[in-house]
Amino acid sequence: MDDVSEIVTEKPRVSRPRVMDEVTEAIASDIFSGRYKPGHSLPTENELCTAHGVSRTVIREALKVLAAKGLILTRPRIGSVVCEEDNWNIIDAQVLAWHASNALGDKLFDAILEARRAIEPLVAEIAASRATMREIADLEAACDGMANAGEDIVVFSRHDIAFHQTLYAASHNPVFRQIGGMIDAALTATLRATAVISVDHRTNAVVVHRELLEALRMRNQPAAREAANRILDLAAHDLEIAKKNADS
Amino acid sequence: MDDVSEIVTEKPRVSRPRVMDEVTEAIASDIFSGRYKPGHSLPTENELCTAHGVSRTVIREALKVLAAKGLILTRPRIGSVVCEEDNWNIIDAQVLAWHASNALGDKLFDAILEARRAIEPLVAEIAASRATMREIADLEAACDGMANAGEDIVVFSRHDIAFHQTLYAASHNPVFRQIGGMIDAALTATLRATAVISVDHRTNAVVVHRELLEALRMRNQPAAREAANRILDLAAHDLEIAKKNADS
DNA sequence: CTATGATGTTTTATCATACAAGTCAATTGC
DNA sequence: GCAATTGACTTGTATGATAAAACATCATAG
Repeated sequence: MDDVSEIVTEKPRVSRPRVMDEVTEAIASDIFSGRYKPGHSLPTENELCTAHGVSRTVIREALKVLAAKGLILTRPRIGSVVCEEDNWNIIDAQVLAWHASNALGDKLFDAILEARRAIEPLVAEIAASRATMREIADLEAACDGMANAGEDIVVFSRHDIAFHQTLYAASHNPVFRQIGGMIDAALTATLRATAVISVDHRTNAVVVHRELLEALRMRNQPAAREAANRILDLAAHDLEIAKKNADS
Repeated sequence: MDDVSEIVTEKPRVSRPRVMDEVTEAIASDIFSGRYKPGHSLPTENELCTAHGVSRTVIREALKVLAAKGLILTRPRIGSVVCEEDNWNIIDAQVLAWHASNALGDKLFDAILEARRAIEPLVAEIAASRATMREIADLEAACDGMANAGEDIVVFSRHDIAFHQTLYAASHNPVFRQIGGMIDAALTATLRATAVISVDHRTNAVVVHRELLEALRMRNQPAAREAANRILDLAAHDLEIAKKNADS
């Protein structure tokens, strides 16, 4: 029969990280950290090669990605200059993740929260008239997941994020959906920083999420808007906690 | 006094278009046109090389850009598969321009208009409390430019777009500013399709834009919101005209 | 001395080739 | 029949070379 002793070849679900992606993130990190400031030039491609110990092929493809996301602008003989922050593609989950991991995102998170205050109630209102049964079921599953997460903050966050993702998708508007994707990335970063949220706070969160869910189910647009506003009140509170934690 | 020339070409040089950019747009166009559908694979890199008559370096960098914008996903041995439309980075001026040039954007423009209806009044409200003197002056210049454009629809559009760009920037929120950039790209495409707008319609547009400008100057937030809504009513009308023109 | 234009230099843009690594499909051995 | 091995194909990375772009320099004419 079979001897299990040698069956250890786990399928590498995730293959070895691509060199090019690591280099891209490294250079992006150097930009967000302020090592390379807007208006200034990056080192030449050859210098970046030796600095990161990779071939020029990798460096060039990494720079192309950064250029595609509006972080740099490269021209012959000039090199790659860092763009002004206004041109950065911050509504991009990857860019936001890079940005957030460099922990200079306080102002950015405030801006995102302000944008959410403007957009999310309207998204909820629209979703109340367009959400499919399937989407409502997904939202309910997310609420249940939040309620049953217990002490596991990671599970709680995952369902919280899934809730918002589904909510934005339920607007059936690709623009809102994409903005929702960015919100997700921001929430992920925020909640990672938050780490600890009091239990009663989380139960409150579940309550208001369920209120929004019920409003969608009843196709009650004003109620959906109100519930979204209450969720944002809690989110603002979370952000304050995250900031205080980051300070200490 | 550096207004030396009457012609203000933003492009510093007319350097020969980069091969890689052309290939990127060509492949993107093939995706938007439906030649390569979501879920299906692109040809192999070598096939793309011969198809476009360029080296594999160019193809690879083009694919990296498309991947960075969420259009494709490439894996070893598998090749590049077109992502679902949900993953496309439509809040990206370049992507939107590619998309619009393929003229299958009716639904997309509707979605963008809906998003504007949700966002723009709030942006105007926020801008009313934060706009700097400089920004207000820029808005006034844009209004003047619209009023003095006469029959030149191109000049009119440019100032119209500049107005909205400045408005979103005046919110001093990077998220709104970026959304504004996408709105600009959408407006550019819409107005290009519109081609002809009646004169009295344009004078109406100038009037409502000036109303918004005055509201910002007076720091009157409710008035700014109202004026933004009126601008959007006109924009909706423009979009209808553009659609009818496209049909015929 | 200044303006102009030729020339040079540095850096990116593109090409060509080679090899390594990942992944699916067929094949083989039991 | 089934699992492991092998093979073939495609992308990932490396290397070197040439072309083209844009700034720097300097010589020269006025």
